[in-house]
Amino acid sequence: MRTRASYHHGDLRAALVAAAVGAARAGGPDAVKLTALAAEVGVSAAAAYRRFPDGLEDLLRATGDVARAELADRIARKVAAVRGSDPADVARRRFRASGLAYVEYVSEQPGLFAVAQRHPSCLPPGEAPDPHGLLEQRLDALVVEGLLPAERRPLASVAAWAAVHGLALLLAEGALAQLPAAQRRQAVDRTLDMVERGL
Amino acid sequence: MRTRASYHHGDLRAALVAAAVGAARAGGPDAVKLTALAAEVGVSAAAAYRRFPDGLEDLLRATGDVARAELADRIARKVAAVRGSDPADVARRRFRASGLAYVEYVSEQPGLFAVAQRHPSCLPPGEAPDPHGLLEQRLDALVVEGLLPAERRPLASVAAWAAVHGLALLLAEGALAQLPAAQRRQAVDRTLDMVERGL
DNA sequence: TCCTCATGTGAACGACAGCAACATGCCGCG
DNA sequence: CGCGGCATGTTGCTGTCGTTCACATGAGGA
Repeated sequence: MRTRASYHHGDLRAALVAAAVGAARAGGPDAVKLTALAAEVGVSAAAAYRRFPDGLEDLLRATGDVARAELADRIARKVAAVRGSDPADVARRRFRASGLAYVEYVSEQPGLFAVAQRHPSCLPPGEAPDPHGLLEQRLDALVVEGLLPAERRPLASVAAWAAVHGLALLLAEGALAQLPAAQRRQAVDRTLDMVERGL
Repeated sequence: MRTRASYHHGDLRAALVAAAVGAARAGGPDAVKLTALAAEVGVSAAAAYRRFPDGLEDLLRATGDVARAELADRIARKVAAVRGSDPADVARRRFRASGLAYVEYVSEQPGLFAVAQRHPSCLPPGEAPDPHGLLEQRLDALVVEGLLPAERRPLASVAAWAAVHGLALLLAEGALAQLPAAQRRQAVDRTLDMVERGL
C-alpha cells in the first residue's frame, strides 16, 4: 500500500473496494456511495469509473465478492475445526458447523452480507467464492456415512440452504433481530435439529 | 374516489400508497421515489410530507403493510380452501398450504415483498396484518391432531418460518431465481417434506 | 527525448430527499 | 352571512449523489 500522494493512486480499485466494504459493514448496501467513497480515498468521483465502468453496480458486485469470500472462509474454518474419531459423528457435526457458521457470519455482518445477496458476482465462475459448494460437500459426506439416504440427496442442498439462509436473515435483519442471545441460540439449535431430522 | 381536480386532493395518502405499491411491484423498494410518485399522483413533492412526516421511510412502511396484508390474505385463503373429512390430514395439508402460499406470494410479488421485509409496520400491533400468526395457528392444529409432539412445539414456528422464508427468497430474488418451473415445484416439495419430517 | 495511453481532474446535468416560506380554500364561529 | 384559522398544497431552495464529457497529467516504452 503506497501512502505517497502522487497523481496516480497505485491501487485505486482495491482502495475503493476496501472503503466500500467498510461502508457496507457499517450501514448496508445503501451506505455504499460512489461519490463519497471516491472522496474518502482521495480521488475524484470520475476516476472511479475507470476501474468500475458500470459505476456503483460494479463496485457493489466487487464488494459482494468480498463478503462471499469471507463467508466461505468462515464456513471452511469452522468445519475444519471439527475433529473426532467417529467419522459419522464428525460428518454430522461438520454439517451442523457449516450451518452455524453461516448464521454467525450473517448475524455479525448483516450489512455486508446484504450486499452479497443483492448483487451477483462479477468474477468468472471458476474464481468466484462459493459458499454453496461447501454445503454440497457436507451433504455428500452425510451420504457417505449413511446419515442421509441417497434417494434424498437430490435437492437436499436446496432445503438445507433455505432453512439456514432464512434463519440467518430473520435473526440478522428480520423479525427475530431483537431476540436475546440465549433465545437466539435456541432458535438456531431448533432449526438445525429440524434440518437434521428432516433432510 | 374523487376524480375532481380541486386544490385539495381528497385522499392523497391512499393515492400515494397505491402509487408506491405499483412502483414496488414493478421495481422493488428502490423504485419507490417520493418525488416521482407525488408527481404521478398530480401533487407536489412537499405535499407528500404532510401525510408522511418521516418522508420516504413512512411511505415505505405503509407500502410494506399493504404487502403484509396481501400475504396474510393469500395464506388465509389457501388454508381455508383445504377441506376434507380426516381432521389430521386436513391439519397436515393446511400446514403445507400455508407454506406454499408464502412461497407463491413472494415469487409473484418479489418487489413488494422486499419492501415489507426492509421496512417494519407503521401500524399499532393490534391492527397490523400478521402472516406469522397464521403459521402459529397451523402449528397449534398439528399439535391438536398429534402430528407434532407438544415438547417440540416451542420454537417450531421459528424453524418452519425460516425454512419457508429462506426458500421463498432464494426462489424469488436469490440464487434459485432462474430455476425452471418444474424444478421450482420440486424444490418447494422437497423443502416442505423436510420441514414436515423434521419439525 | 518524445509520444502515447492509462489514469485522474473539473465541470456539468439530472434525479432525488428534505426543508422553509408562502398560498389557498374549507369549515365553523360570531 | 361574513370572516378568520388551520389543514392542505405550492414554489423554490439546498445538498447529495450517479453519471458523463472534455481535458490534463505523467509513467514507461520506442
